[in-house]
Amino acid sequence: MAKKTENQAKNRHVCSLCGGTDFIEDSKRGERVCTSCGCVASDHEMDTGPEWRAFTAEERNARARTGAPATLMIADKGLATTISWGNRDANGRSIKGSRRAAIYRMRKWQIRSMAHGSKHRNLSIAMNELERLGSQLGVPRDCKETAALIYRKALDKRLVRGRSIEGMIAASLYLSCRIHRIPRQLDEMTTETRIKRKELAHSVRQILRYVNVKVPLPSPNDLMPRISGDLNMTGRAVQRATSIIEEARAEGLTAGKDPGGLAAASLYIAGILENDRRTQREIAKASNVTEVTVRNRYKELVNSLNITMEP
DNA sequence: AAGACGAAAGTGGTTGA
DNA sequence: TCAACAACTTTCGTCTT
Repeated sequence: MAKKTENQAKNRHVCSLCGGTDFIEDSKRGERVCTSCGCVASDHEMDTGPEWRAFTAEERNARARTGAPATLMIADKGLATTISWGNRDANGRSIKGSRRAAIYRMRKWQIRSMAHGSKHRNLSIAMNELERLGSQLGVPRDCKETAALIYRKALDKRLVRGRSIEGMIAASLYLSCRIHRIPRQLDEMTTETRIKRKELAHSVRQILRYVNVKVPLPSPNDLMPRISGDLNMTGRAVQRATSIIEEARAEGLTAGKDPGGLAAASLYIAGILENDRRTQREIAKASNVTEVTVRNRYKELVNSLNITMEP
């Protein structure tokens, strides 16, 4: 802990999720991305406050000149200004001569600068969908922002071609949840969209393969709060379960196993050890696996870690 | 009677030729 | 594209508390 604080003092940019200190900077886009977990670093957020000082309300009002903060979740990042088609100025007077020609040129360039018209359209639809799906699943803002970034990158790599926007958004959001360690499983994405599980899983793999994001493997510990919450288990039991998972990881027992099953089994064991027992059925139901899987994992864990099942 | 256990067959996804 | 494979599920009969 002391070390971490020291680290933070030395280097202002520490990933708030994984504690990593290496970032890829993409100054063109104004992004700083953590190399170990792929999240958009939160301590590099744009400072949306004013750069001037004001001591009275009048001063503040006189100097304020900014709008809403920039965000990745709006197709043009919320920074649009449009030049209207009417040849009249703000007061309704008509504009004449060279001034009029200048405005004509400005309009032309503004439209040309939106040359990626289809991309822009795609993004508007996609960001709408992200907003909808995100709130449906109760995902925090940060996480939606990261999903938006992943989607933009996927779009740049032309991964969206031939796939549905909805599917790619769901995939981006799923990966973003994994980065932010928010337990949302593939199945939850499919219940809120019209996407089939298989298609979604494929999109997820495509993104992992072609887009430069590091996504941590789903860990049983991420699921723990959720499952134990459903079962109203005590903090001690949950802690015990977490440490069992850590031991299992150290022994290499977790590779290739369904994290749900592992979380379930460790909670079952911890429940018995800490006198907060739940039946296999209850645990299985809460963690979306079968009793059989709970049993198998539980047997494995007990045998390999030499746990004696005495309360 | 409810819960735990384990065998056997079936399912969906991954991997490597 | 296909077969082999590992993990997980379903089902069901038996044992334990």
